[in-house]
Amino acid sequence: MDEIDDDDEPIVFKRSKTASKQNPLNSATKKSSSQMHDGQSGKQVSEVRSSNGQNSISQKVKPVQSTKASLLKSPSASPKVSSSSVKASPAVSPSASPTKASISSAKASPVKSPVANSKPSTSAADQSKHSSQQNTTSSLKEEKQLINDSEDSEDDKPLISRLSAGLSKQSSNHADRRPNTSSLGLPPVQKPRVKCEDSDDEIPLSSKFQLKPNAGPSTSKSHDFDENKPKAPKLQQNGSTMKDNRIKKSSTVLNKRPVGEVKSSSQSPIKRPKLNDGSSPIVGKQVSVKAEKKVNDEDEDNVPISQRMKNKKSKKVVKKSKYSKSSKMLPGSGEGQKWTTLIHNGVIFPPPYKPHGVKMLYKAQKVDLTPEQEEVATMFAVMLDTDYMNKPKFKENFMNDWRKILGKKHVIQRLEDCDFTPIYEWHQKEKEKKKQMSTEEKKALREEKLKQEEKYMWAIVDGLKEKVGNFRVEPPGLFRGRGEHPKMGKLKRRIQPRDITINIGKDAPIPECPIPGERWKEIRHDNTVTWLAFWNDPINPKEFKYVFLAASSSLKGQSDKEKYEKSRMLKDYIQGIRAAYTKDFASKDITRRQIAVATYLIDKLALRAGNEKDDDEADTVGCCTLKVENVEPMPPNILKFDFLGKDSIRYQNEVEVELPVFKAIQQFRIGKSGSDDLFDKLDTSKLNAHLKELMPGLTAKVFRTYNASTTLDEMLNRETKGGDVTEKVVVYQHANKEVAIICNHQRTVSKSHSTQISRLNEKIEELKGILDALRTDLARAKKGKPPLKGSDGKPKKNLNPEAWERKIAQTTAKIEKMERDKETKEDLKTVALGTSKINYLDPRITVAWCKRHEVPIEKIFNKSLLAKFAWAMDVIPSFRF
DNA sequence: TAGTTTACTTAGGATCCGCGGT
DNA sequence: ACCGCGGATCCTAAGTAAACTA
Repeated sequence: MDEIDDDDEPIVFKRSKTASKQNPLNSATKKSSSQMHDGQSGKQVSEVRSSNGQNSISQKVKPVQSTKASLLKSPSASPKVSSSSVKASPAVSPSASPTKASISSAKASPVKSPVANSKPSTSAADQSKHSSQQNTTSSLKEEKQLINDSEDSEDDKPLISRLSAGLSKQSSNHADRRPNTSSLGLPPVQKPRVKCEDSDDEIPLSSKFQLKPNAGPSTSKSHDFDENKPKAPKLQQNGSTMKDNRIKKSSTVLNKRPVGEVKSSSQSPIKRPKLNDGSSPIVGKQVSVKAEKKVNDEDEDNVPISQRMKNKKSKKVVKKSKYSKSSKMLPGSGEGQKWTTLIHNGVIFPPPYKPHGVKMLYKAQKVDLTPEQEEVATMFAVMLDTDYMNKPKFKENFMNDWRKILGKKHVIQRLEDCDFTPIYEWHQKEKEKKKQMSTEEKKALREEKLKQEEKYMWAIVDGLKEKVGNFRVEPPGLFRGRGEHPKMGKLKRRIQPRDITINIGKDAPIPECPIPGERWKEIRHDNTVTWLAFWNDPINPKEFKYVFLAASSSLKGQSDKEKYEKSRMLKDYIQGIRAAYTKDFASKDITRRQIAVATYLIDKLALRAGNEKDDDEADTVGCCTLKVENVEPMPPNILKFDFLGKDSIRYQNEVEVELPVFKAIQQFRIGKSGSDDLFDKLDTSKLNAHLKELMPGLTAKVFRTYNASTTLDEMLNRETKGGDVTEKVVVYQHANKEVAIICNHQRTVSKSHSTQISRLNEKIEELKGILDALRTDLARAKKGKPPLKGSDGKPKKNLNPEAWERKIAQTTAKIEKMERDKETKEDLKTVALGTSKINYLDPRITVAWCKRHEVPIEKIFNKSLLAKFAWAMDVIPSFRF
């Protein structure tokens, strides 16, 4: 077979060139290095990861040759990127190509990816790299025009139009929060952060794509929502019209580097337990997916709802059994039982505080502090360059707790008179020192730490070794609440063994308490829960902090799978549910009407349920807790949302809704003040209780998962056309982004964002200058004149017109690529793609799509996602959510 | 309440990339 | 052409806060 052998291959699902290799799902990875954003470089390939062939069940794919061939480059049409890239290689033959890196890595890593099947596709790497180039080009043309427009100006076109053309749903989101910086009065010291606030920032995510409906051509699609799918078309909101320059299709930016490298696999401490090795994760294999056929009952539309439901129900039942089977296969699980045997070593504590002796100043005088006092002062000093310094609440809470430790009569009385600078600087120096350590020293330290922690990293659950998630007890510090949290700045005291309750199998040895002279608070043997340990949260004593298994464990994987199965079940009920709530928009019963409208919003906008919150928590809302002031009706039928959701992320969106909904909202607002609950007859338990009547296990959050996964599945299937791997990855990212926008997953703009953009602009300008010169030279060459001297005064080689044309094409391509990269960067600066990938997108959609389109799964999932989604790797290629 | 899932930020390692030296 | 180097970027993985739900 392949020379290289599976180990190195990427897990591509592609069919291999050789028939022999079938596709194993997992094969090794490699990533192609290709696509970098900058188009120029071709990076070398990277590594590979091995896979074991064990599970390769999957289907084999049919050989596709065409693809491959094409992949290999297609220079002609496209200008190849920069010369530099060239070296990387287009020329390489596929087979040959495993780069050295890959090879070496391969051997290095014995570990195989969990999933793995091996499929060797040798060329994957090559392909990808080629592809990148190629796709660049190809994509270019498509986008090219767009780009031009956008150029730098902001585009006037609504994002929407750009992006989601097709989607009808839209939601938007966006937030603006951006924290940052400034240091409190204290000297900011070295790093002043830059905040970039450009204008764009302010645009809500949602707006980004929402616009589309209107924007453009729009209208045509307006009906979008009518039907059953509620997704709303969004109106635009542009609130800001700023410029966003985003490209419609994202460019390749994302994948720049190959993901899973070998190295990690082999060396990482984490790797899979040997126990399991070989066998695939438990969960995974068992059930394989049912292929789903989707039932559509579209016809039922005319049937009365009640009946429909019934039908569904029955259907569901059937299904359920199916599902259930899958879900609980774990050995031993019975009623609520989560495990049969559980062995672990407890938790590890942070090292005791080491006093540094650096004196802070109080009214310009050095102050002596006890180690305990100094520890807390240091916690604060270290945060001088954070935005918390601008929050009075933070400082007040800190001072209150610190004062308790200082004692009533301490010299230090007022925070305003404190100068923590010496400690801050000491800390910066320590950081610097650490950074300066040689790589070997760092490595030694790491290994040392690893050695100490190793025993805590694993647990043995029902005989299988599983990774533990958070086995390190949280160290003391100042509470960093998000948003305007009333408790920010409070001291989070050190947790002791006597605070910790351990949960472990009855026959397992009780972990010894790591701190001499201390003992655990309690030992339990509760197999109906999955936690290994917990302690009361020092900030909120009524709450707890738990130690669970890692996401890659089969326990978590199983529940993850169940979550997606439940969401898929919603597909069969959704029409009936929509019809039911639509009917209730006009119900005489106010509660019923509120439930209907709330359900509609959750369904259409993917809002969270919205539990009640206490006064000692940040003031954020979800659907059930929306206030009158958060939803403004704008006739004729637009609702303008503006509120702080989870993590105090702002949600802003203007959505066109069905008239009855609009009217109902107006009516719910009557007689209330802005801060009153919009849905006064509702709370999450009532809502969920109602939902549960519609479908077993249905809760508000299921709609989010459903919406997200459905969107991904539809977009992937609608928008994946031919093209090389890189282009396909772009399609994926585009879909991923759409989901992130729907779910309002945001991130703060990085401090260096604006700098990076301007740097890109400079490069682009530079290239444009070169381009002009090339054009001049071309014109001269055509007339038989020699080229002008370069700006540096050196004469250039006399080339024939064709050669100049080629150079022009190359440069143009480079410019276009950079423009696209810039757009994408701008476009994604406030959008977080990761959250939806980790929590909302059924991995089987991704895996099946990768198999169908021969995209190496590593292009989409990094190492930890591969581990987390091990249960989904053997899905059949035809799987549809 | 207790238990579990979802979320964003950050630390730090991995890469990229230009540059001078060999 | 190859290597080492340092700064800029990219990305993963850790950390833990903040939701949701049984």
